[in-house]
Amino acid sequence: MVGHIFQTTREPISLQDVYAYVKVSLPKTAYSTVFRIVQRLLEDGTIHRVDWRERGSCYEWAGLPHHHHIVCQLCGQVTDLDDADLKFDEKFIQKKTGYLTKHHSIELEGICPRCQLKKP
Amino acid sequence: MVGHIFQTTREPISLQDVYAYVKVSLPKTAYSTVFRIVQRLLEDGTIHRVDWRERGSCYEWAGLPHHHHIVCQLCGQVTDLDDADLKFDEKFIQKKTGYLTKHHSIELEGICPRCQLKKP
DNA sequence: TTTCCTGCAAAGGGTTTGCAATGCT
DNA sequence: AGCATTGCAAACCCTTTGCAGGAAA
Repeated sequence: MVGHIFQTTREPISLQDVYAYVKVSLPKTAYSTVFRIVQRLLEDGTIHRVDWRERGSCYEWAGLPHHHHIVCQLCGQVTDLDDADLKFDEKFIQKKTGYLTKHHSIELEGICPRCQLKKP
Repeated sequence: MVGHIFQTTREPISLQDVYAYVKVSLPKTAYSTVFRIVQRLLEDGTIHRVDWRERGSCYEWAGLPHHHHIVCQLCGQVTDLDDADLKFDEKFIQKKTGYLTKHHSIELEGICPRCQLKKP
C-alpha cells in the first residue's frame, strides 16, 4: 500500500505527504505506522532518501534510474538530472581524491523556465 | 567572537560545536544566543550552511573559495572539492535544463585513502 | 501459540520563540 | 529613554520508541 504510493509518485515526497495520502483511504492509520513502513522500505532498498534543505527529508522509489534534482525556488517544480547532465564522473573523482566514493548527493535550486517568464 | 570561530575552523561545524566552543570562554552563554548569532551570520552572508545527511546542518565561513565536501564514512575526515574537481559546469546545466541556477549542494561520502589501508 | 503489525501516547533531539532582564548609546 | 542583545524556559516540529491490543501464520 505505502510502497505503491512511491511507484505512482514521480517526485520525492515527505513522510507527512505519505501520511496524508494514506489517511485518505485508511483514516485510522497512525503516523508511526507510516514511519515504520518507510523505515523498512528504506532498509530493503525499495526507496531512497532525498535531503532537501527547504523541504527536509523526502523519499522516492528506488526503481527509478539514478538521478538528482533541480527544484524551482518559486513554484517548487522538480526536474530530474542524471550524472551525465551534471558531467558527474565518479571514477575521475576517485582518482582525484583517492576516496572510494560510496554515496553522492547533488541537489540544485533555481528558477524554472516558466517562472523566469512570469517574473517581469 | 562567534564569527571568529568560523574563520579559524576549516571544517563546517554544527551549532552544538559552536555552542561548546563559546562555552569554554563564556560559560554563561545560552544556546539560543549562539543560535541567533549564527542566524544573523547566515543572513548577512558571513557563513554558509552545509547539510550533511549524517551530521545534520553545519556551518562554515563563507570567505572560503566556493567548494564542496567529501566526508570519510569511517573516520569523518573532510576533504574539499571545487567545481572543477567535479567537472561541475553551471552554464552547461542552465543550457541543458533551462533553469536559472541559484544554488547547488554537492556532498559526497566514501572511504578516505588512509581508511582504505586500515581496512584489511 | 508465536510472531508480526498497528494505534496511541509519550519521549527525544534539534530548532525556534516569548519574555523579562541586561547592556549599550 | 530607546533600542538591541542576552539568558532562561518553554514551545515547536519532526522523528523515534515503548507498550499493549489485535491480526496473521
